[in-house]
Amino acid sequence: MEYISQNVARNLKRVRKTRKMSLDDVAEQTGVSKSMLGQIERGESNPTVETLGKIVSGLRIPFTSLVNSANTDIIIVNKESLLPFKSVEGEYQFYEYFPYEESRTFEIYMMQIHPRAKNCSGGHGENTFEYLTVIAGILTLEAEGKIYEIKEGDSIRFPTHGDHIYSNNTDEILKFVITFTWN
Amino acid sequence: MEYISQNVARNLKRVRKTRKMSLDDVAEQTGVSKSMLGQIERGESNPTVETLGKIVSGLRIPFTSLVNSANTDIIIVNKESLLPFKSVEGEYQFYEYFPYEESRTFEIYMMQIHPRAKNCSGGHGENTFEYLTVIAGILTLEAEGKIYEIKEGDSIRFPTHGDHIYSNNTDEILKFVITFTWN
DNA sequence: TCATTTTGTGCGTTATACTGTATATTTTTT
DNA sequence: AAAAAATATACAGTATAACGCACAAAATGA
Repeated sequence: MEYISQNVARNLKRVRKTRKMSLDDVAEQTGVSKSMLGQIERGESNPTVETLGKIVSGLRIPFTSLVNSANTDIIIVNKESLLPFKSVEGEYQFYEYFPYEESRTFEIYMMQIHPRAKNCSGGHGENTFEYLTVIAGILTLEAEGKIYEIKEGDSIRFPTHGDHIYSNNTDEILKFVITFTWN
Repeated sequence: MEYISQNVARNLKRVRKTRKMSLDDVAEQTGVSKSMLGQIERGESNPTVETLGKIVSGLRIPFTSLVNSANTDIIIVNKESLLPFKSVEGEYQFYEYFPYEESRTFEIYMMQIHPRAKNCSGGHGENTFEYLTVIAGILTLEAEGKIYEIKEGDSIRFPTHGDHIYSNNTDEILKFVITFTWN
């Protein structure tokens, strides 16, 4: 209940308002109950794909217009409201700030590795790259058969067609931002 | 659980298979449980938008590629599996065979009106039209301030910017197919 | 052929999507 | 300002989405 549902909430409310329709009107036209529509607009519900289907079909709008974030919008991502996508307690946490979306050509993540821990990642396919910017600590990166040390404030770009390992060989926490891209 | 979920089912299975991934692989990459993915692929579940979000994001595919019916597909719509969208028992039933979808420029419905019953419809906006083909009975249509009688086998096209009324003034059931279009 | 591993399904539990009805809130009318 | 109407939220009940674990089925290897 935290990312796409909020897009749907804003988008649905926007189309309804610009069309000057009431919740009852939309309920009538889509076959989705008024209460559900209200909850969706308030971001209190995580609708099913069939419900979305009824809405887009009844309102005759493209699916993506509900689901995508209007790209004029300002988007604020709170780390708090963001549960780590991959996480091993006491080892590492991987946060998705701007994960894949069709309209973008890159993705932004944050990784946090605890002292003496590491994380191994498989390849991401041909012509994929990561840009790592270290915010705190020292990152030891193993990629393309070599080992790199990236210090706080530094940044690296490398191809990710092959396996790569992020490790924290220090006694302080390591944090870095990942921009992932392809082609 | 009946239309879009089936698209999702087929589409998800197709991408997974072409990528030669197991359910475990997809679960790992998306953060959606293996059992859920299995149910989705078997068309046994009606996933929420957040779950879909995790899938499209993890697999890096466009939202629409899950949701749309591959337009090479043959689509069979069973009346049985299709609960009437609008229905008043003993009066009329309105079935959505091919409702709005972005990739199409028309929609196809079927309407069934019981003896001596009628159905009133508001306007659908500028430059919208209906093509009605009567399959059984006699349709009495009121539109644009005039009254038309359409007999079994006949067809009519008329603009639907204004109110219109379908009535069955006979003692037999009335059935007709509606093709709705715009512009 | 039988073990071993890999991949998919079934099952019980919990959280919540969705509905209909009732209540609250806002807007409009008199 | 009060009454009436229109619109949005609250609530309670039911169905089911989503998960983790255990089992089954299929594929692989010895």
